[in-house]
Amino acid sequence: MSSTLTMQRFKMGFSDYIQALEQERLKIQVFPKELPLSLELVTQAIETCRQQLSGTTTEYNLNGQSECSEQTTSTEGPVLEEFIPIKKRASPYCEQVYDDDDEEEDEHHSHHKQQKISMDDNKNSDKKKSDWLRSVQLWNSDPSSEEDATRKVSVLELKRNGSVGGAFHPFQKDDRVNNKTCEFLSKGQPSLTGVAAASSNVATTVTSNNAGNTKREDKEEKRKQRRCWSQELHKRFLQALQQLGGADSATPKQIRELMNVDGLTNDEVKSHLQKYRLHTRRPSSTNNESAKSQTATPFVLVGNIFVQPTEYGGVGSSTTSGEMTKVVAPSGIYAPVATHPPVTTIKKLEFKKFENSISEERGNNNNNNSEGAVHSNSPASSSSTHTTTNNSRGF
DNA sequence: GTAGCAATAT
DNA sequence: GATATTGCTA
Repeated sequence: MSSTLTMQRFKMGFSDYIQALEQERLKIQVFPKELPLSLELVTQAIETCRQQLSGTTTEYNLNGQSECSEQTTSTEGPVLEEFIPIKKRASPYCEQVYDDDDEEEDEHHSHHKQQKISMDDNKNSDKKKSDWLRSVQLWNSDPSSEEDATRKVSVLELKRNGSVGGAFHPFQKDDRVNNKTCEFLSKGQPSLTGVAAASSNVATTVTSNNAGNTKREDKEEKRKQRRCWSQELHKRFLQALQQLGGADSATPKQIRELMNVDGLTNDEVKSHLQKYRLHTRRPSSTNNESAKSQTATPFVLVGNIFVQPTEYGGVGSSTTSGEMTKVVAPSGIYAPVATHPPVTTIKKLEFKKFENSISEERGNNNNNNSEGAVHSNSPASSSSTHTTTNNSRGF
């Protein structure tokens, strides 16, 4: 949800906000089939707020909010997009992820520490509050953008995406960061809103690049800088896919509209869809036979849990009935949408990828128990981060 | 203008 | 090798 809405909450007061939510729900109820998830989410939001109201009324803060933030934020309202810069320059998180010895400036470290504190142990409530707001965005912006604000962002980029509140964070040119970073970064990392950061980015862009050769500059201007799909964004993508009946029937434009992400282009969605299709089709098409006979039963990722396709497939067969399958996958991972005609299976290789990325997440949670065998993760081990959207319906 | 695929860049 | 962007075609 946009921060403006959050502000509204405070202005309105709780009960007013609940009222507003209920009105919203009424509107949504007009289109129960089109907006099943929204209905669900708004309902949950109302409930949560009511609980807050009755319970910890004195502290209307982000504790309760954070619990439902993902639900409420992920589908309500247009989203200001923010891309994660995966370039090396970019983020302290890169260091965090790869434990790189590549020391950036000290400022990065100090900043990093600060964020890490708020992220890892949610003890500091003040931090928590601010992080909550940050965590709701879809495009992962450069977490270090406060200082990186002075770094290069192509002016062209800003012109292209010049919509208000739609400033993307382009990736830096010189990335040494693996794409996997995106997966990590996408887990609700703290980041700035795109607008402020991006707007301040403009200043030094040209000057810093002028030092370099002009050839490269031209190239940069010609070619759009790479952007990364955050987890939240991908989640939206999947949700949109579901509502549209799967990757096969959905079109980029439809998806884009459903995702309701400000600044997201058709091309980007198209590209993502293409990749998604590649990922989801390849296993089933090429290895359909072998997949069946494989001793290792293919698993699919549902939420943070690997489940058997049968279990998985049973859930999402209805696309618009409101029985939404909660497909949540780390960014870069293409959890098959259940509405695909063949329940997509994951080959060993594919699955290994899933596994690895999950392991990485575990690693960051100091929870390396996913070694080897495929098993469903105990919800307890990964409850807080990105499984929040799964809490409403069990499978 | 849009979607899909392939080539190319990162 | 994976992923995002761009170009081409229908």
